[in-house]
Amino acid sequence: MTIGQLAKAVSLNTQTIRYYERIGLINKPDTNEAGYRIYSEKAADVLRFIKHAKEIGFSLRQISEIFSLDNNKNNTCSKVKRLAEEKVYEIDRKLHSLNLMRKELLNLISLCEEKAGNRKCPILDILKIGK
Amino acid sequence: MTIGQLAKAVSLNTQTIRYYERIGLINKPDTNEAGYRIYSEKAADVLRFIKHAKEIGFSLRQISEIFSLDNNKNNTCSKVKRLAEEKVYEIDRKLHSLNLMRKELLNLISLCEEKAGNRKCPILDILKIGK
DNA sequence: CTTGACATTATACTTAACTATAAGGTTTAT
DNA sequence: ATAAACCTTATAGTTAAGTATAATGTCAAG
Repeated sequence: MTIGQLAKAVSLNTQTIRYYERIGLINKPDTNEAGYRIYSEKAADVLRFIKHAKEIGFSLRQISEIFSLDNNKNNTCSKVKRLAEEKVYEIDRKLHSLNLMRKELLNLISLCEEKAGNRKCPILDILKIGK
Repeated sequence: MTIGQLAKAVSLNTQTIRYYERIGLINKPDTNEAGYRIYSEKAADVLRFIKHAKEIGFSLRQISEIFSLDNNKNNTCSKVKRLAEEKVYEIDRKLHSLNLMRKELLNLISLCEEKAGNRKCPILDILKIGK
């Protein structure tokens, strides 16, 4: 697979893939005689993993951290596990915050409905946003 | 309140507050004779609102958008309401995403526990990280 | 056999959201 | 009255995560 094909396969653009290589997030692949990067399916899996991890809120640095845990050393599993647990904790905090905000917003919306036709906006009043 | 006192009150640093002013997210406050910015409690409320909104994933631009709805124009209320509804929708998407990840992570963690004592990490195996 | 779509490297630009520095003025505490 | 701890503006630097550009090389199709 050339870089363009890989990029298409995982829905990233080529510069992004080269960027990941540059920062050491992914390994340099083998190249053909012309110097073109040639990737295997495994590379696509790695990139899909990166995308996935990013989607759920891991930074490239954190992903790198996971990659750098050397599978041959002891404690790797517990390290990865600890990282996953930290992430769950982080997610829980976000969920809590989001639920609060959601409640607040719904409350404001219902106020808006009560006072329909009113020229002044109760949402802005309540949030005390005067800017 | 001077900028330093405000900064302390809301746990932001002074440069950040000036930065928010510079990008038009918050209003320029009145100044005293010496040219020092003097803030009211309301300013602190606004900053707390900003922090709150940021924590749950709103960008400064989005927050600005909420603020920029002018209270004096017609339809403001319905505009603000629509925005609030959009935000609720956005929050719901985030909640969904976060819940999915949480489930996945817990699943991985439990795999880790099953195989406790194992030298190889099941999380890494499953995610097919070879780098 | 050349045109267009790819690939290469190197460098520079972008955006968001700060954070730091310089050069100076003001207030407070001793 | 002087030093520390504030404040001011203006400008520059930082980090993350790309994205764009230039100058050049390669390959496949008509």
